[in-house]
Amino acid sequence: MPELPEVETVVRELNRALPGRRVKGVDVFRADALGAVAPETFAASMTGRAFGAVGRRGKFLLFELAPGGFLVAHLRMTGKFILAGPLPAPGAHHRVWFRLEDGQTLVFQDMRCFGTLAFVQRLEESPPLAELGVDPYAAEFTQAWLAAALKQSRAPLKHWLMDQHNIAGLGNIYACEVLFRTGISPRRRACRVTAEEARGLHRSIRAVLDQATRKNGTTISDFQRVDEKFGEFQRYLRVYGREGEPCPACGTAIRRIRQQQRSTFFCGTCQS
DNA sequence: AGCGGAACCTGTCGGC
DNA sequence: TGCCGACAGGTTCCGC
Repeated sequence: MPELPEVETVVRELNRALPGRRVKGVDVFRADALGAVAPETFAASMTGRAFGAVGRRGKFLLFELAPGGFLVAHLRMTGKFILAGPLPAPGAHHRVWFRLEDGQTLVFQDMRCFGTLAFVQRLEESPPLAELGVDPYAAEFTQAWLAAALKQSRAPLKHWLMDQHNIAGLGNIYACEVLFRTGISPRRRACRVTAEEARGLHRSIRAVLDQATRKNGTTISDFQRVDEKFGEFQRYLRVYGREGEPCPACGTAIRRIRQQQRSTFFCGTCQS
């Protein structure tokens, strides 16, 4: 489901509601998200801790806890956090309830059970975080860094953009949109991007993510915000999901191809 | 290093 | 109506 703008939207909403609330108990209805960790172990780690600031690194949600520790969550395709009342109606896809002392319940729901939840004492203990590339909003994400990093890889540019070891946060939708706005083919090898194109790519990445975040992300089928409202960026998508429709710039029919088992949407005329 | 394929799991949609 | 395959915003692992 979510890429950086959707995760950022969830982070902002959780930050408005969650800090200061203490976990009274944890109910695990389905433990897939916990990996090899036993539900009782996870519940014991979380119970009695209070939520602090909520942050984000790439597509990972980081919940600061007091006294000490972090909840590290990844929503993958269909994970959601919903803040509900004291006795939520049990949903078919509810996986974990964090019952809070003030009577509210933080619900983690996940239809496809790909999402992950982990308690760690220190963020350095989380292997997936250590592997992440640069966040597009980090200071290190500069035009110069991008131009140099692209030179190192012969992978198709769209694949490179989606690889979280390079840049952490772009997924299928925004990779397609960024490439369209930069006028580069998704099939171009990363190392064949010129320095000038890299500058344009850098601008487009920031611009697309900024705009999508302002619109609270993209809801195609099932992204939902904490308050169960939807994102609005789907109205601004120029190529994603628009196979056969005219390119907004030149009118050529938008094409769809498969790359790395994923659909790529692009304009064969505007992008080369 | 790159790439195809399969896997994790569930739901929806379109075609026959 | 029903079955079947394709597809879905993500990530990882395996083999060539």
